[in-house]
Amino acid sequence: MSWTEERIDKLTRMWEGGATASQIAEELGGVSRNAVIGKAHRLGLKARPSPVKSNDRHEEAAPAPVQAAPPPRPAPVEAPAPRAATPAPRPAPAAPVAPPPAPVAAAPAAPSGDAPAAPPAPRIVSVGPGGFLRQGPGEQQAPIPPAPPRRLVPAKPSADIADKTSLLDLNDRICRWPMGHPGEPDFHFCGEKVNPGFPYCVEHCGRAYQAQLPRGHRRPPPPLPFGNPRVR
DNA sequence: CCCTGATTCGC
DNA sequence: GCGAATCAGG
Repeated sequence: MSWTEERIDKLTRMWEGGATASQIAEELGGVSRNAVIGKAHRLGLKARPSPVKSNDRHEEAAPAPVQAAPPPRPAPVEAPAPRAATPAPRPAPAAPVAPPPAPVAAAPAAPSGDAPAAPPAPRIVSVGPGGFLRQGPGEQQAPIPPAPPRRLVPAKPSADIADKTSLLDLNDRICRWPMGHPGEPDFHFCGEKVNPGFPYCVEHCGRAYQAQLPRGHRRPPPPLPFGNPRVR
């Protein structure tokens, strides 16, 4: 797999949206999590809360906040800890961790007046199939107020099938040959009086039960009860 | 163990 | 430029 324009774009959006490297890799397909991370860094879009970050590992220990000449790293002399019994307290980490708190979509406030508030970047919580970005509860649209109470009326079947035989009308005395397709508004059953001993009327029994004719004398098969396979 | 991101380094 | 291997924290 190569990093095409679209794939890079998707990677960027998802990465900035907060999706994990694994999610991105899975979504893109054909690449590993490492590949995603490596590409993201190569693209320059890193800086995300990392479980391993905030620890000055092999990072040149953050020198003095000012520039000037960063003094060569002093030899990490292990304190000779005279006290044998007392565990020496670890020196406090030089650099306190991340500064800015997450600007959760707080109060948009400031209706108007001065500066048009910059649209706060939506905090994406997860990424769905196709790369669309799901948003967190904070960004969700306000719930739609419930409709005013109404008097409930019994559902009335549409006029089309009002006089048709519905599923509920079936019993062992009426023909249950289906007419139309299930799920369609006018789907119903034959409703004729049944051929005694059979679930269908005489006419539909003739369709349902056909004598096996010798080869070469068979009639073309009748249409299937539900019609031909439907095209979707 | 699983997950995560960061980094390294041979290709 | 790429990504597997590796590291390291949660």
